[in-house]
Amino acid sequence: MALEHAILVALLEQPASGYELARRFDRSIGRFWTATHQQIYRVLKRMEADGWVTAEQVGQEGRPDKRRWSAAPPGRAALAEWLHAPVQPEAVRHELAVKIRGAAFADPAGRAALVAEVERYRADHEAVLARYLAGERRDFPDPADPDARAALQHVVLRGGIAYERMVLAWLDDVLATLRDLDRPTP
Amino acid sequence: MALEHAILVALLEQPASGYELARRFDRSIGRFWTATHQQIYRVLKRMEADGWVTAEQVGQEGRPDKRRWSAAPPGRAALAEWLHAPVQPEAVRHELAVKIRGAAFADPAGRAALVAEVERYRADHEAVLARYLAGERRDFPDPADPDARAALQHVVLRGGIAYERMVLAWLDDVLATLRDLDRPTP
DNA sequence: TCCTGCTATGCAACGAGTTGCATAGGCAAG
DNA sequence: CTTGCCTATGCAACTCGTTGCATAGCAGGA
Repeated sequence: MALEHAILVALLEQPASGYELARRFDRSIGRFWTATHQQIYRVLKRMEADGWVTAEQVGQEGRPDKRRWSAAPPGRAALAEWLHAPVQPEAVRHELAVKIRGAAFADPAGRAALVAEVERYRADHEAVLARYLAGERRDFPDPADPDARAALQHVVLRGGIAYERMVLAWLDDVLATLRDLDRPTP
Repeated sequence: MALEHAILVALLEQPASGYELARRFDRSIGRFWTATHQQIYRVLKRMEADGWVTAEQVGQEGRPDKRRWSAAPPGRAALAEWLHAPVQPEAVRHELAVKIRGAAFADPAGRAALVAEVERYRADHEAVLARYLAGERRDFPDPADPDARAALQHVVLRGGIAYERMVLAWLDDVLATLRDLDRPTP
């Protein structure tokens, strides 16, 4: 289970409350590791019991108190150990690929609905790519990144950009293939 | 949950026993939808109760009997309905990306271990790509696919090929970045 | 001969992850 | 002024998915 480790990395990059972590997982981190606030609160509690993280109470005016979490030395040690462990092959769950193969057993109306859905899905990915590119211009304007942290965050972001570009090109291929199926043969 | 639908597509493409399904999920289908045999048996039972699939007992010489499952009309109807539903955004869980960002908080020895791990991971993906390309040459030698089913299977496979190529290029980028961190500055 | 591995199905227990709900004050729009 | 949204944390119940184990006959290698 790597949610613990994803949280450790996030807290080392910047201490945060559970709520803030959840929002960061919705934004940048969430692009390669998703988690709901429920999971994050539960795991933080377990990590606190294990001494991996420590909390500091922060009072705020006009809103509820929060607990700012930081990675503790045992957490850093656990992270270092985990970095040595083999990477598990990703468990792929690509719903769209299943639907595309399923379209072979649908009628033209069903395939038309799938085309519309793929177009919507494509627009989503186009928006994600635009967001990545804007983030890259904002956070990494200099091609030579100043420190290790920036260089590594940047290479992960480049991976996201490459992924989105690949998806967009593939979706064009998918749309052309789906449209060809119901085109009257000349 | 789309495991039901993935099984329906697999059974429409070719009726099979639970065991055979599990192996197909390990091979071709498993590249975009993973499932263990436990899950498959359990879900098949539920689908049978819902009337989505029917089983036919097949006796075999010298080995245990098996139950050959086929998609029933209610299953086909459920699949058609599902094709109209919006595609859920994929829940990404990319362990390697977490490790790469975590490498910012590791010492040079830890980063060296990660480099070795990335190289192993890269070799895995190179093997997957080779398997995809071999499968493409074997199953889709003709650029114009004969029927809808072949055309759609082919476009999904092309997606897998594009994904693996993108991953390999990105891993080269990752390796160069990681190696740069601990290179003595000139 | 024994050990390993393959086909074939399944139970039981556990851990991971989701969904719904609750609290509670503040802020902004209609 | 009321409805909805944002910050902030958390419980409870549920489903999904994994792991370990069991059965059982047969085939092949050490």
